[in-house]
Amino acid sequence: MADMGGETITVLIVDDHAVVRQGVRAFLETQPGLSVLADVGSGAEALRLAAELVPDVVLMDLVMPEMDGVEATRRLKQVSPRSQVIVLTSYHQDEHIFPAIRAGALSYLLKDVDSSELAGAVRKAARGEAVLHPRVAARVVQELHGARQSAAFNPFTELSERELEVLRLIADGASNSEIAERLVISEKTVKSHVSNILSKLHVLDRTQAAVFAWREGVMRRDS
Amino acid sequence: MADMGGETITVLIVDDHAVVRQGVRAFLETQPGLSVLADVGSGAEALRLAAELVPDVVLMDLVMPEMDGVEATRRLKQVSPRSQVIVLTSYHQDEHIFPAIRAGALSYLLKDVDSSELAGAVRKAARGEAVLHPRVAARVVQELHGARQSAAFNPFTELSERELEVLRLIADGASNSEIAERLVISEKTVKSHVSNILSKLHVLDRTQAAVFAWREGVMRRDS
DNA sequence: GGTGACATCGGTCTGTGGGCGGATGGCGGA
DNA sequence: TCCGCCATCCGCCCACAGACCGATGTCACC
Repeated sequence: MADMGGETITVLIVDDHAVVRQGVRAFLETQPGLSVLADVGSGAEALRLAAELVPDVVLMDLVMPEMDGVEATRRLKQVSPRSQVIVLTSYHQDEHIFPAIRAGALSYLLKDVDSSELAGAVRKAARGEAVLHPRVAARVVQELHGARQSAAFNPFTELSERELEVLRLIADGASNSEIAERLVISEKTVKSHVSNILSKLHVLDRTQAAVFAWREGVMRRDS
Repeated sequence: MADMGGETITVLIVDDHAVVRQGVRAFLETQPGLSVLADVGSGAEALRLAAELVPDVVLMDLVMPEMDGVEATRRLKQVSPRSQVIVLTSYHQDEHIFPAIRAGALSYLLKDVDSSELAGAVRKAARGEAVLHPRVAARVVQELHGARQSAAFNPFTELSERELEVLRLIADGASNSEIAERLVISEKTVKSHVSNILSKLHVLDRTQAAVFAWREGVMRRDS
């Protein structure tokens, strides 16, 4: 919270490869104003330490055995909400980017960033500013593009009228067969719509889609 | 809305058995102040007519071919919210009662009610007052019993602490295996909890449970 | 000491959900 | 005109969800 000016920014490094941890750590320690509290090799350790040390910034790898970075990020934001998470990974596919952001990551860097950028991202993160790797930024913008007014931070992509209709029914607890009955279409078609909705919203199943609809205000308590 | 004093109460009868329809109709027509607009044999017809005629009260059978009464009630309340639905059926099992009430039925009568009670229930319904058959009322009270403060019209039964914990995770979009991981218990145990939650909330699957949690305010948009 | 609610775990089974790979026709913009 | 989005439909397939059966230990309450 109070990292204005001269105060030290504390960092926690999470990566299952020791080489990466040590490399990043060695570099960050040369940076004035940055202090690496610890580097750990698993999400579980990260959670434990984050709860204890409450680092300003967490550098998080995504692909790790046992608990992946997305899950670790989600839970970390629960136990230590004020820690800012920077994803540092080599993947720039949608299936990594969007879940990570939705899990609460602030910034998303690819491992080919040069050192000064990394240090800059850490300092920015401590101030709550996000940094997206250009390639990632491109994807995010592309997703945002085509969305209508997008109050604040809406769905990432626009749903068609029909899809919205299906989403509302999902968010009302309807099964595929019920939706088919109500819309007077085949269940296969419903499944197609549902699949499209899931991928557009970047969620994994209908329950998450329903939650999304409620959280995002598509649904209201009085319907 | 404006059925004070002398105005006529309009009624729609929905039942797949012609005999029942005619019997009920014949009786209601002897009642002063009541006017039967129509009697229909299917949910689909009921929806069409209700949208057109906007009856004050709809007498709804539950068990019907094609669209059952619960589904018909749900959709009827969408197309004609001011119509009050009285369920008139011969079943008093939970699996009929609770879905019907949740679908928007106001009153729930068993077919052994005597005529004067039926007429009374119709008049009460027109004023927005509910009537539950004694046997049904007993079940509902029994369900409500043990519930804590139950602001307004809460869950029908109290969930245990652990179940609430699981419900929150469901309402966050978590799968059984994720829940198991997070709570550090086996997936079998999670399934047990989920099953108990579903039956206590009288819903059919996890998505409906999630919707319930959001609708009922267990979940908030900022978690 | 019994009784019941709760949390934990197990097995088996079935239906549904959802992915993947197609196909069609309509319709509007380049 | 051709292309791409949308809505509709089809089949195959497998993992998950949830029902139903069971069990254990703990704990509070009477």
